[in-house]
Amino acid sequence: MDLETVKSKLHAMNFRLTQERELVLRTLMESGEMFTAMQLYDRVKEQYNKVGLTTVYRLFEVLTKLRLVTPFLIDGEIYYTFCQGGHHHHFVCLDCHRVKNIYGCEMDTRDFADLGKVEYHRMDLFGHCENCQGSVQPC
Amino acid sequence: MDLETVKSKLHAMNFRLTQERELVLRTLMESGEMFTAMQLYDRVKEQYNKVGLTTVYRLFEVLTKLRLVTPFLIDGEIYYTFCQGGHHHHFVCLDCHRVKNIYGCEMDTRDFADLGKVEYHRMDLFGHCENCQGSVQPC
DNA sequence: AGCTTATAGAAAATGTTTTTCTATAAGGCG
DNA sequence: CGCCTTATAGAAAAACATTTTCTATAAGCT
Repeated sequence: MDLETVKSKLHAMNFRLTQERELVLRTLMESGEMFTAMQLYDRVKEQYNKVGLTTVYRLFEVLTKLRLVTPFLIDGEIYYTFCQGGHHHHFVCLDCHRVKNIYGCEMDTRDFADLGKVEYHRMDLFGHCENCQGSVQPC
Repeated sequence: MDLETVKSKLHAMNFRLTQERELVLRTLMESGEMFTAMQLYDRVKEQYNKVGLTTVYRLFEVLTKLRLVTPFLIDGEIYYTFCQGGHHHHFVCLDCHRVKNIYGCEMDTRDFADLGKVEYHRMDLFGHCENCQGSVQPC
C-alpha cells in the first residue's frame, strides 16, 4: 500500500495528513519493522530531527482506528507494524523486528462455530529471519 | 492442570506457593477468564479481601517465566489467562473475556522455512461465546 | 524448633501514555 | 489565491500503570 492510499483513507475519516504524520508514516512503512512509540519517535528524530512523541502516539491511535496498523505484545512492550490491506498472518523476527506478511489464509472460521461466533482471528509466527540467522549481530 | 502441578512447577524453580499466591492462582484458574492485573486484584479482593496489587503483578511475572500464563493485548490493555500445558490456540470472548483452548494444531512450521527459523507461533480467535451471543448483558 | 531466604505489602520511584492548552497549518470554499 | 474553519503539533502537566525499595513475615528445608 502506498502513501496516497493511506492519505485517502485518512481523509475519508476526516483526518489530515500533515507533514509530521507523513514523515512518521514514511518511516514506518518503508522500514517493514515494528516499533514501540518511543522507538519510532527516536527513528524519525534521528532521520529528520522533527516531530514530537505525542504526534507518534496520536498517529498510532488514528492508524489503529483505520486498522492500518497491527499491535504486538512482546516482552511487555507494545509494538506496531504497518498493516497492508487484506487478511494476512505475520512472521516476526525476534532479532530485527522485521515483519513479513503471510497471505493465503485457508482457515474456515465456521469450523469453530461450536465455540461461538468468530469475529476475527490472527496468527503470528515468531522466529529468526534469514538475515538474522547465525549472525552475531542481528541486522 | 491442577494447583498441585502448578505448585511443583513453582518449587522446581525455587518459587514459593504462599497463601496469597494460592488465592490469586485459584481465582485465575477457576474463572477460565483473562484478567488485567488490576481486574484480578479486584476480583480477589472482593472474594477474600486480601492480597495486594504488587503480589498480583509479581505472580504474573513468575507465571510468565514458567509459561503458565498467556498474555493478550486487547484495546491497549494487557490481559493474562491461565495456560494449560501443551500447545494450543485460543478462542477469546470479547464480551465476558472467557478463554477456550483449542487443541489439535495441525500446523507444520516447516512450511514457512523460507521466511526464517520459526521458534513458536500462536493463533487466537476473537468473537462472542455461546453464553454472550444475543444477550443484552454479557455473562 | 530453628534457620535461611523468598515473599507480602505499603510507599516511593519510575516509566509510559494521555490530556491540556495555544499556536499553527491543512484543506475546503469562494 | 486568500480567507475561514477546524484538526493537529508540541511542550508541559496530569494521569496512569508498573516496578522498586524497604522491613516484617512466613515458607519450607534441616
